[in-house]
Amino acid sequence: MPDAKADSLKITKRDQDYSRWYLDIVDRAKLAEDSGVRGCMIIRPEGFAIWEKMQQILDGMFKATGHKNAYFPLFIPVSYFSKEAEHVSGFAKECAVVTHHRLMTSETGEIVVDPGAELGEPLVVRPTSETIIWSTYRNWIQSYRDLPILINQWANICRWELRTRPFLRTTEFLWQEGHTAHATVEEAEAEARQILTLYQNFVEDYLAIPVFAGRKTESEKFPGAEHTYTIEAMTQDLRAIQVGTSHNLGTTFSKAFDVTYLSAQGTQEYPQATSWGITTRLIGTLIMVHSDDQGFVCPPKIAPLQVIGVPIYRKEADKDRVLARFQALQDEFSPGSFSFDVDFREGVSPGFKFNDWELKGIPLRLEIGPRDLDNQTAVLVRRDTGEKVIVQQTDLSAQVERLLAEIQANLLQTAQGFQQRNTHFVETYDEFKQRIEAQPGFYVAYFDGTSEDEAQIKSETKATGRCIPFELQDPENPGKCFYTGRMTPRKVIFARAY
RNA sequence: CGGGAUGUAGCGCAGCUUGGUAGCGCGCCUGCUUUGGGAGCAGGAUGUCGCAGGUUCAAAUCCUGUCAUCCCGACCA
Repeated sequence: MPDAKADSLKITKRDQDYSRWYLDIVDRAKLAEDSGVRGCMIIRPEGFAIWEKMQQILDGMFKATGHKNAYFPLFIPVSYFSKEAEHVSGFAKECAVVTHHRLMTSETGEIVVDPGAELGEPLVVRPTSETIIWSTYRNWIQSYRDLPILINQWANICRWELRTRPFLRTTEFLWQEGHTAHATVEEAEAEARQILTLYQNFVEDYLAIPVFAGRKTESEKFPGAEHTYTIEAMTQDLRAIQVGTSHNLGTTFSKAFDVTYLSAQGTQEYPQATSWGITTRLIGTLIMVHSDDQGFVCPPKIAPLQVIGVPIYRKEADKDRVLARFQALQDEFSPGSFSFDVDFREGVSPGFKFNDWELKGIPLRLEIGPRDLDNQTAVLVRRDTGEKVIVQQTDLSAQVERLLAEIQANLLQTAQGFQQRNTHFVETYDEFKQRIEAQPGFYVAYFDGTSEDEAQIKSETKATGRCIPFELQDPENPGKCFYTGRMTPRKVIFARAY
């Protein structure tokens, strides 16, 4: 039935159209036709469950490293932005601004904005919270004893981007943003690096997405930061995507908001700042890294549902005993070990259910039919490889756990292999231009050029410097910059990016 | 915001050139038969043809405007 397949299968890596890269876990938000709101997304329960699981794990990691959650206002007075020149110029072009606080009924009976209810000062819907948080830290920080401040907030963000893509760049998105204040440069730097490592561990261990961790080049730095650190992943269409970021902000914001503390030596000092974030873009990255032609493949550790049971029966008598076995299994599996649900739907064939759950990415399928009951066996089917494993029912729980761990490991390994195969070293700019055109991917090169050089490279190749990866740096062995020809120890990954 | 394309049933699309009562597939509802890899047959319901103007006896179809979506840029997590 090729037609049925093409209709229900909303994701395949063969499709050129980007919009095919998301599952039926989102809806395009259809707001008022002439509202001019673009790039909004409704996340369905299936998709949101993944985000909730990410939140739960990350939040545990933040708490374990001494961070606490707080919440700051959505609306930021526009004057706060103007206090830091670089920061405001970085975000000015993508801000939603609230100017009124009341509606009224016009003479023609339409609901319109009440012109008499104009705000004294326009409010910016936060594109990021550095400004409002540092205006608050001014009151929180007096003494070195008040430091460090280690705050995280789970929030929504609005950035009026010129171009949106489902999950990867939506006008509104969910994220967490950490904002810390420290007494010393060293402490702030350690914090920024610690969080980057935390992100890398989370993304690799739980999402099975390999990343390059490193520093951003000057032109890709966060507006207002001293250094920006990043983790960069590779999607199956060979583009780079930044999935996590951590900034050492230095004293940019403490100076802009006039935050000082009294040191132990009795001097007034500016605290050092960091900020860091991870967003719902991770859901899109997960899809674009792990999907195959059957649909989504969810790594077990992040899957809201890990095992789906599909009862197999033909005759009424078989049905009763098969269903009874599945009901018993729901009690037998210990609650903490793995999540398990049974597809008891009637009127749809097992084959339909197989495809349905594969599309949703459930890591492991458990089938039991009359034959299995007679033999005391069960069939486990892996989502990643499609392999069918027949196991004894007495051994079921242990085998499920074993296979879930194997799937998790295999997904990371597969993605690592893919990333390695598509990461190349180039010596000259001509070689780079020719190769990235023929075969996109990550290209590592010695590079010591300026922001202007990077801009020129981008306009010629569409590729940008993604990061200066820690793991590839080797100061003992400098090489010739592929662009300027000067000797440099610095290696940079160039790629086309989302 | 510049270039290109597209808006018709829940989803995917045809119809537009050459104006004349709104179509197909999937899904949905009912019934029977099916069910270890996307079931079959029979019957049924579902539409301001994106929106607003205009031309016309008559507009999904022609014209103008507008909004949104997708692709390619610039911007960005």
